[in-house]
Amino acid sequence: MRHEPLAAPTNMQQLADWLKVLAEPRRLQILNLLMAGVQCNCELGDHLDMAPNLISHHLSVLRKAGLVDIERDAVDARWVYYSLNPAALDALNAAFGAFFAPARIQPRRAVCGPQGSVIHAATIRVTRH
Amino acid sequence: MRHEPLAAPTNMQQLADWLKVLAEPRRLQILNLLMAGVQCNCELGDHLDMAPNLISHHLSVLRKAGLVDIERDAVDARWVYYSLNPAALDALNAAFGAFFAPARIQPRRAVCGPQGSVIHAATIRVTRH
DNA sequence: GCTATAATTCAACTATGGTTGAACTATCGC
DNA sequence: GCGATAGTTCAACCATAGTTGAATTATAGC
Repeated sequence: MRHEPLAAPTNMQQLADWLKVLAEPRRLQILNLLMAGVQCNCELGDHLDMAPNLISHHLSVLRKAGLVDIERDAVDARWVYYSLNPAALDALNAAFGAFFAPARIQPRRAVCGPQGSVIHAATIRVTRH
Repeated sequence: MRHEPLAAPTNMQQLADWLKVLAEPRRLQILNLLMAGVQCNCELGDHLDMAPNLISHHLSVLRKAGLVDIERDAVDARWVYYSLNPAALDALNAAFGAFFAPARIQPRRAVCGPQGSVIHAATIRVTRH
């Protein structure tokens, strides 16, 4: 059986990586707080009732994914402020929208199934088994 | 420190559940094929080089998440056709777009940090590095 | 120098969940 | 009935990754 490769969004792998980063409730909560303007480790921990090292870990994951930027306080360098990367957020929205766009849904390709099945000849598209 | 609870999208939990389902490369590939019109277990396995029981498992996860519908062949009930649930896909896009909308990003709330720090009322900005 | 603070890093533990192969169910053709 | 086919379910294995607490780094204040 030979099937030509079906087209996939070029950034599908990156989307998968992003989704893996986002598919974590606490990271979603952190992102939610970052969007609301909360930006230091201590206050994130205060809101989410999490140990600072856990916050640090999840922020590190988000930062490696390029979604979050880091900045130290100019007056007291012990404080670290995290912020969303707007460009990455745009890219994320674009990748997600491109992949899950309803317009991408195509009618069934009757490759499998018995002869003379539910699918009529008029709706069949290319390829043989 | 007292912090009033920050508003979160009402469907945040459902979004988290969906993301957990989507954050799996093989499931993304399956969804990609379903969008392209491939809809039976055997051909999915052919494209992805996966055992049918694995396909079955991942399709089950997608189905429990409401993203995929199931239908048996009218002529030969042994064949099963999977299809995307357009309504669920719309809801997914809506939930994702609502959460990650760039418009939701707010400037930093200077709750933490030293007194008289970098953040002044007049110089608040969306911090970038 | 010393102590306190903000945050990170590290190693160990743990749990969720993907993978595997076999057994099983259901249907079709004979 | 029988055997073949499409797909599912099951139990076991295993790897990834979140969690935990302690140690560590870096900075500020004295």
